[in-house]
Parts: sequence; structure tokens; C-alpha cells
Amino acid sequence: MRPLPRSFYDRDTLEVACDLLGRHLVHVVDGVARVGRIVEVEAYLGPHDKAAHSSRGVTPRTRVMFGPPGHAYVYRIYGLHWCMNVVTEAEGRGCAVLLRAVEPVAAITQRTNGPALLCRAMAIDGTCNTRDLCGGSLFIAKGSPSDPRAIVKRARIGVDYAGAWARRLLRFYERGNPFVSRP
DNA sequence: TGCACGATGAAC
DNA sequence: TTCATCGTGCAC
Repeated sequence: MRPLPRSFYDRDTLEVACDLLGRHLVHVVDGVARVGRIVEVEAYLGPHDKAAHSSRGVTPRTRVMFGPPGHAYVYRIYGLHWCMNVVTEAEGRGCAVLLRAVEPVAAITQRTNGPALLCRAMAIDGTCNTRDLCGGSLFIAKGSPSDPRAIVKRARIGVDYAGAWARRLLRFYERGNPFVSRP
């Protein structure tokens, strides 16, 4: 179980988003590897994407989104939950993929069908922000990639304010998987 | 320095 | 449908 290389993330965000489905998200906590198989993601395409945090440009919070690929962007939402993204494409692009749901594989005891729920179940919080996913205790491994023919494309959740960008089909999930947050 | 609001989840 | 709860970004 080793981290996928940085080249995995240094590609077109849509490609990475689909390729992330079926991969294993791994977080080693107190010597125990918590593992979840990624089954739902959303792509955020950069500053021109009105629904992306990076659309406001480089700020203290979004700086990591504009950094090199293969790093974690973990932010607090509604003052009480955490959400995790992986940074994609070349440095400066401001692209990322939000992890929305995982299927429990190992050492998971709570619900994982939602971006904040998966963070809670895998003990991912603000201390994981800016973490390099290509070496360390938080990473993504090969897993069992989803069949491309089984990938469903839908509009992203909770971005109605983003006009036309809200209607783009940038949410991807594995068809029929019971751990998807909103099938 | 103040304030409106959110890539959510849970309860009602 | 409503609310919890607070960091962020932008207005002033």
C-alpha cells in the first residue's frame, strides 16, 4: 500500500477526478491505517470556475489550491465540519477534486457518505491541510479503480450560487454504490 | 473592525 | 425546512 505518485495528480482535473474513483484513501492514525475506497468526487476547475474557492484568487485559505499537485486542501465548512480536496494540475492552476464519499475498507467505524462525514470517520481535520499526499501518513493508494462505464456524471452539490457553473456535470460517482452521498 | 454567508449534517 | 457555529473574504 504505497502513495500514488505526484504524476497521478499532475493531469487534467476531470481525468484525475474520474481516476480517483475506486482508489483507496489512507490515513494512518496512531499506527492504525484507516482505509476508505473513494466512490464520489467533485471537480473544481480553477479561478474561472465560479463554484471553486480559488475563484476568489490566491488568499491565505486558497494558497494550497494554487500550489503543486498532490497536496491536501482541507477546509472548515459551516464552522463545524471539515472537507478534503486533493490539488490537481500544475502549480498555479488553482484546481482541486473534492472527496465526497468513501466505502469503508479498514478501521472505519462511522458513516462515510458525505464530505464532512468521511473526514470525521477518517480523522481528517485542519492539521491535514497542505499535507503532501505523496509521502506521509495521509495518502491515496491504487485500490480497485472503478470501471469507467460505471461512472455517473451529475451536477455538483450545494453550489447553486455559481450560475451556469452550478449546472456543469462535475460530480462523479460509482453507479449503484450504496455509499454515495446523494445518488 | 464588522458582517454576511457557506463545496454540511442532523433534527424536526 | 431549520438550525448549529465560526473562519473567510470583502465592505467600510
